[in-house]
Amino acid sequence: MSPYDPSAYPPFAVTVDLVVLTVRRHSLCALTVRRGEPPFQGRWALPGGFVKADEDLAAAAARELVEETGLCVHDPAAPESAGNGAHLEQLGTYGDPQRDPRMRVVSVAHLVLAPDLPAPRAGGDANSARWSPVETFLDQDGEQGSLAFDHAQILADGVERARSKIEYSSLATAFCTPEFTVGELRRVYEAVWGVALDPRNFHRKVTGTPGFLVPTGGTTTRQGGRPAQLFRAGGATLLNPPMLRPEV
Amino acid sequence: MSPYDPSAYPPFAVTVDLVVLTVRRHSLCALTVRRGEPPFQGRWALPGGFVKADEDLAAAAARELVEETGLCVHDPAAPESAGNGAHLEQLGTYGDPQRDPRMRVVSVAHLVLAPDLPAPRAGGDANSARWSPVETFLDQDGEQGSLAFDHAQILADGVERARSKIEYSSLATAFCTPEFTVGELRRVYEAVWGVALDPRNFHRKVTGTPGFLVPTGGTTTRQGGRPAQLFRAGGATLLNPPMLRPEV
DNA sequence: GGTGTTTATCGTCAGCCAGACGACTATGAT
DNA sequence: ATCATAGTCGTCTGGCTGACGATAAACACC
Repeated sequence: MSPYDPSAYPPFAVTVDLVVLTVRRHSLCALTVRRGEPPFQGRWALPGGFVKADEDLAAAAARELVEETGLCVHDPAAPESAGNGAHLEQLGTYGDPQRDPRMRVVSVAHLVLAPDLPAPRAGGDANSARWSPVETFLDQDGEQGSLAFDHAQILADGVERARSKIEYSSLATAFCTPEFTVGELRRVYEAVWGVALDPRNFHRKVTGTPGFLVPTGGTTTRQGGRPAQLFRAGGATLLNPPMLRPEV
Repeated sequence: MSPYDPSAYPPFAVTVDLVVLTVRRHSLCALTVRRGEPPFQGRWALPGGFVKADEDLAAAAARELVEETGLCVHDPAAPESAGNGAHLEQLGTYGDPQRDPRMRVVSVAHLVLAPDLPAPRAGGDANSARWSPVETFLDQDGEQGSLAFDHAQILADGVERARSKIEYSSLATAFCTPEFTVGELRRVYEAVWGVALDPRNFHRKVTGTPGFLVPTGGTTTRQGGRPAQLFRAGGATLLNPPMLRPEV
């Protein structure tokens, strides 16, 4: 590492951006906020903000999440909170010199997976934050409706991360309420992958994987039909063998 | 995103650090450089340096790689160079406020996978850069021989990324010369995972996966024994089903 | 020229697992 | 009572993996 020469290496602004995903009404949705000021004023963007001088990156992401959505992050160091709060992980860092027209900004994107929640709040302005199906931002090549900055790319990367990660980890349970049924978990996979899964094979797979699901003893009929067993997420985090995403 | 208030959000220095991995003499090795100045003067560290004012993150990583090792990066936009040059991808970003005692530094770590090469050069001082087996830095809990800053953690994350990525991608070929045999590829897997693999099952798996290997028609006896067919990396990047890492 | 060593490659067999799908169960709606 | 809905248990088959035997083609050595 070379000596620090401020004239040769001007300082950068560092931000965190959040890809907050949830499953609502059978579809994978992302949280976006409407920008109140230039650049991209009035356009939708990912929530995010500047990292404070003495703040860790993950802490900054967690703080922005609370500020913009009221969501709590699940702390891995506090296992008693398992099932409550959202999953947060670092996604990647975006530092194209032109990505922000105002100045050189390096943004550390984070991925948040949350269960379905009541409408988000954003600084009291309910109209400035909303959930939208991810296809809204992924499908179109045109400018219409696309996100500010390079946020469409960040969102696409976050969605792909989520899609691949539920294959080989138990992370899909982060989209569920603390207690959930096999069917609810299956609908999570179906929404995230955008495919239909065989209920019988799915049931066999998830109940047969040790440590994935822990029965709570209760049952529910909230989905209609025959009552279903309730489960909690088990301790296993890695699925081996993985859940296979069906071929296209 | 909030307005930029320089007093509330002091600027950060942004660096890139490189986890450069190769396979030499049956073991997974990482490139380290000896620090010539404080802090951690005389200690080994990952190669890296400051990102320039108008430089993309990946470009900064590629530049540092050339400067410190002479290695060329394989450009995905130039497929004719396939097989030559190293693979580079972003690994993760490390921004603990205390990670550098001098100032607030956010480091974007990158992972580089390279074929075995002649001894590295580092600014003309051959003694200040070297390959060491990754266990040198991963095994010990004590201070003795450990890397500067949080580089031991970054290296550990890079090694884990490499270990998991060769499971489901054809990235192991990045450790090989442009033309290689099935046995050479198997020894890459064995070195990266630190396990022994059955040569017959491995051969069946890699030659049976469409797009993984393309025979060049030539053969070689450079490993001794019966001549082996030479292959080039095929177009496939994702292996489905993956190579399974043996259980412990 | 044999003989042993090394590495590559082909085959066989059993077990596990996933996809396809039939059958039955337990609830609420009509 | 009947139907629709959703959950759960089984069966069968094909593909893939791990274990391992057998053969092939080079080299080293005597």
